[in-house]
Amino acid sequence: MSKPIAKTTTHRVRGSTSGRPIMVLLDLLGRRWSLRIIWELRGEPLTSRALRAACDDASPTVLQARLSDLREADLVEHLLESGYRLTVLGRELSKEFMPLHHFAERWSKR
Amino acid sequence: MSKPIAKTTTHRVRGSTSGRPIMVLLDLLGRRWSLRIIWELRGEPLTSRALRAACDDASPTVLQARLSDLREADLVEHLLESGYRLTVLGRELSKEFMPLHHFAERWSKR
DNA sequence: TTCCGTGCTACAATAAACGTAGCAGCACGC
DNA sequence: GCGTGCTGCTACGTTTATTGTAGCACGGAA
Repeated sequence: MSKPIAKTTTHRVRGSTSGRPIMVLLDLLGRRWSLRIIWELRGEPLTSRALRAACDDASPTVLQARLSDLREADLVEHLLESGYRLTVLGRELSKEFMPLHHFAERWSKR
Repeated sequence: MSKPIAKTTTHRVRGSTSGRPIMVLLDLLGRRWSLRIIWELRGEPLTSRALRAACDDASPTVLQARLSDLREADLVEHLLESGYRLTVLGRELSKEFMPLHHFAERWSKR
């Protein structure tokens, strides 16, 4: 959000002038609550308020902003009936993150 | 940072009142440039300036702060001879992230 | 109608990140 | 000695992101 600023066809690119997918992704996931939201949505869909509760009562402002980012990135979608959930793509990403849980346990015992 | 604020024995915990390792980890990795730094250090060690260049000339202020966080978390270490590199633990974490690269490619083609 | 729960927004305050500049330390060649 | 260039790192003023609290409009049920 500063710097030369680059764009791709579909995304503003903040932390990267290259627009390389991995950089765009790392930038998106590096925004606060992104990882946490994906983590909390790994199971059942959650309503915005349930998600907020799961996310330690984070401010609805950021949460909405992040949900908006993640929806734009096709990682999260909103269902009228049940709330927010991961898309197929989001679920794929979430699978990559599952081992993080085990790593975190090991890491905390360092 | 705000919120009730919790502490574990070794870490301030920002995004979590629980102190559960996964939450602490997600919080750490959710800070700007954390993921990118780990990504850029996946190969050879880099000097602080080389890392900064690799990270799109991010401000040295944040980079130092993040390096400090990551060093405190035993994910990154500093070598007098060659600069910064991932620790054994950091390298383990980095392995978890490698598939992200392939995911990012798929994701960008959505 | 009233009562909830939903998704979402306003707004002022605080904290994080940015960009630029520059420091001290150390090794080199001269 | 003296400059040159590299290292890690910091100061500081500005901009941006995030926070916390409050509250909106909408829809469904009672």
